[in-house]
Amino acid sequence: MFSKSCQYAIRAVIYLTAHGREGQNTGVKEIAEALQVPQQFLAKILQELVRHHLLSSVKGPNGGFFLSEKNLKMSLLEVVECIDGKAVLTSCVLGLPQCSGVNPCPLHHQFVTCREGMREMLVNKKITEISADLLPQVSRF
Amino acid sequence: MFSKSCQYAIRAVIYLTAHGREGQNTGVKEIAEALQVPQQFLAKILQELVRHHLLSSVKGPNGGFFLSEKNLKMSLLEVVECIDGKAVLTSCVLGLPQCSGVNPCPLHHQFVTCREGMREMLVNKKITEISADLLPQVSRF
DNA sequence: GAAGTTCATGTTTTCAAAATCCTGTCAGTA
DNA sequence: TACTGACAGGATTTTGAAAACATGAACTTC
Ligand code: FES
Ligand code: FES
Repeated sequence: MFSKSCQYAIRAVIYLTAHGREGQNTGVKEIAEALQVPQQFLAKILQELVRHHLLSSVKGPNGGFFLSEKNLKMSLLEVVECIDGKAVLTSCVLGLPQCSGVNPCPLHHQFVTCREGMREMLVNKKITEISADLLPQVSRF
Repeated sequence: MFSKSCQYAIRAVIYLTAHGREGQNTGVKEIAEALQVPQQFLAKILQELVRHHLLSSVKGPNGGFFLSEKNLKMSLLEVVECIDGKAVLTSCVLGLPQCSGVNPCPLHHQFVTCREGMREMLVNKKITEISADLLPQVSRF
């Protein structure tokens, strides 16, 4: 469904909503260890999110990543589309070059229902809401 | 979502339900050309389906692949699970090692709904029913 | 302002999926 | 039997995601 990069990105963001202390930055090292994910690889992904203004960072000692007020308003959908591209939620389940109702593949009509449900989930799960859920699970392994 | 191998497999099976002439076998060449898919690679995939008795074949001149009465009763889910493994429809959307309600990730509850919808689709779409749909689209490219 | 910490970025390596190559096997035909 | 057409299957190459490596740039503290 989602690429590994994307899964790492989502888990990292969720981790930050749950464990990001107020006014205190969280380093890649801590996140990577908590999520049991390759640190250098995760760093690349977080940088991508920062470039797209979905995440904030500060350099230097006591630096790290954090979610600004603005960041907290974003949905997971934006994270997914940033890492995996918009196509993940618009492309044909059978890999056909175009996906639309005008020239649908045999599975199209039923598949779009699933896909929209997925989009729904990613949009409704505002980053800020997630911490309300049972959250230690992102770092489960 | 599904691997390329799996997409090819589904499209090939759908193609056979639509274009498989009665009592006449269809060669890999024809299928591969219709689907615009690498022939040798598709051959491998079809062989895998034959090994799992989801598809039938005969060797020699005028040989090829076809769907037996028994094959026609199978669902696309069996095709998917044969190629991509059962895990595709049971694994965690965030890539966590286990997926179940007892220790769910933050997206679990909403995700299982989508996933079950997907399974539903693959089970209900009996191979024999599909040809009723608008079918030339599998070979669109 | 020197040293150390942490994010940023470009390059390289690893690995598995995707694709190709090549030979074997079986069945039909003459 | 010999020949040909098609599937079967092992071995190899290609490709791209995933991961690791190495270096640079910004910031803090002393
Ligand atoms: S055309 Fe295949 S899912 Fe839309
Ligand atoms: S635990 Fe993540 S989807 Fe079930």
